[in-house]
Amino acid sequence: MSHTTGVRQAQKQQSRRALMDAALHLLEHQSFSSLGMREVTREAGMSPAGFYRHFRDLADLGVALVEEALASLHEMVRAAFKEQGEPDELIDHAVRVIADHVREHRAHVRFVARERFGGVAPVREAIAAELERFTEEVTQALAAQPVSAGWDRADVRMVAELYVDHMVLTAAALQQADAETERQITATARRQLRLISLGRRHWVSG
Amino acid sequence: MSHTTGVRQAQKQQSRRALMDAALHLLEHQSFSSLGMREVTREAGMSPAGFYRHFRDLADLGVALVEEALASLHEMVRAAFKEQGEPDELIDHAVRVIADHVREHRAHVRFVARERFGGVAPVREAIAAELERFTEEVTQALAAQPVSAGWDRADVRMVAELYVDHMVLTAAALQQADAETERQITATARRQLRLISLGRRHWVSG
DNA sequence: TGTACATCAGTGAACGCGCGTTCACTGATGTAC
DNA sequence: TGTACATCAGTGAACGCGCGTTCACTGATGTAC
Repeated sequence: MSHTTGVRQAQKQQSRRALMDAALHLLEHQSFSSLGMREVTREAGMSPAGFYRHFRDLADLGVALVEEALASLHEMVRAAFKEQGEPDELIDHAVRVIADHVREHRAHVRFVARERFGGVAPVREAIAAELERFTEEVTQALAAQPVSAGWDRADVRMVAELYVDHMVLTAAALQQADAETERQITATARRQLRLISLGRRHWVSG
Repeated sequence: MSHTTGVRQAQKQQSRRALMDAALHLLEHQSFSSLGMREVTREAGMSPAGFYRHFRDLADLGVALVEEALASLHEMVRAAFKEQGEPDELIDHAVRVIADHVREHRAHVRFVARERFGGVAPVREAIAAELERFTEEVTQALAAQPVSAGWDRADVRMVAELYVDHMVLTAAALQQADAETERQITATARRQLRLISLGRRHWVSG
């Protein structure tokens, strides 16, 4: 390991990270469209001009943030669905996964919640595209469950959308909650998922 | 009617409207936190300094927009719930009311959807407070329905939250949809509401 | 009805400031021999 | 291993520009008599 090449590349990568982290940190108290690039470079401890070595403009950085944030959310969705067992256990597990995820990736969750319908088109569209990919994945996971036997694909997809929307909204609510509010939100989310689960069991598809 | 007093007051009111309309129009393509007050006065055909005759700052105007937007949403929620009849008819009616509302108040709906988790605290909090009032109202409407007989209040409230969130999310999706997408969204929304309705009928409260 | 004064919505000019972007540069890292 | 040149991430100064806010003002509307 004496022949250390790629030092320059590693340093560049580190600066890029610093810019993205600076933006995430600033986005705690403002939305993406009001972010300034001098503001971001200042927070990252870099000169304004340096920004252009990493991103064409702020929207470009925003899209990079979306990809990162939704990769971690993706992981969460997989974790929430992978368990097997009784419906109520699955639900408890899924809600716990969501709450843990929000605690560990608060900035990412806030960013996605805030910009999903936000004012910057490239960012909004990147989020929509990623959520669409999720919904397809959840649709396939649901289709494989016994309760979906004999269902129209459109009906399975409809349930998947309900679940994904519910997850994102629950995560968005948790993101700005204190400990006591978190308890209330997760308790409500569990009951809502049980009600939806009941609806699935009595649904007649077609 | 020859003695027309209050002309000055009426003109001031008109200017205030012009500022709010200008802001709503600009918010079609950006989010509130990136709005400038010179931008708003320019759009309204007023000099920058004139703004201060009507609002302390932009956040103040934002809160006024929230009150206006949610007053009309409030009206929508009432209309969506006032019908009586078979569940499926109720659902078809409610979805039609939402779609009509979005068509007639697109700018208001977009504003609420965008700023619900947006970056301007006073606006976000004003929206949260209004949605909380809705949810209480819907809770009472649901509690009065036969299907809720014997339910815990917390369970009724949980369903109310599910409905309000679903409504707002459906409205948000419709707000940025073309005619064909609108058809798909309303079709999906109807099915989702039927599934939730099924869940309610089989719920055992307590 | 007419007159003289008060109010106040909206103006236009001025201010200091931070913005995004460009440019020639510096110096550490990488490469060829 | 050592040397000479190439690359390129990050710098610092400069630019023109639009921002939010202030101020003394103008003139239409309102009020008192």
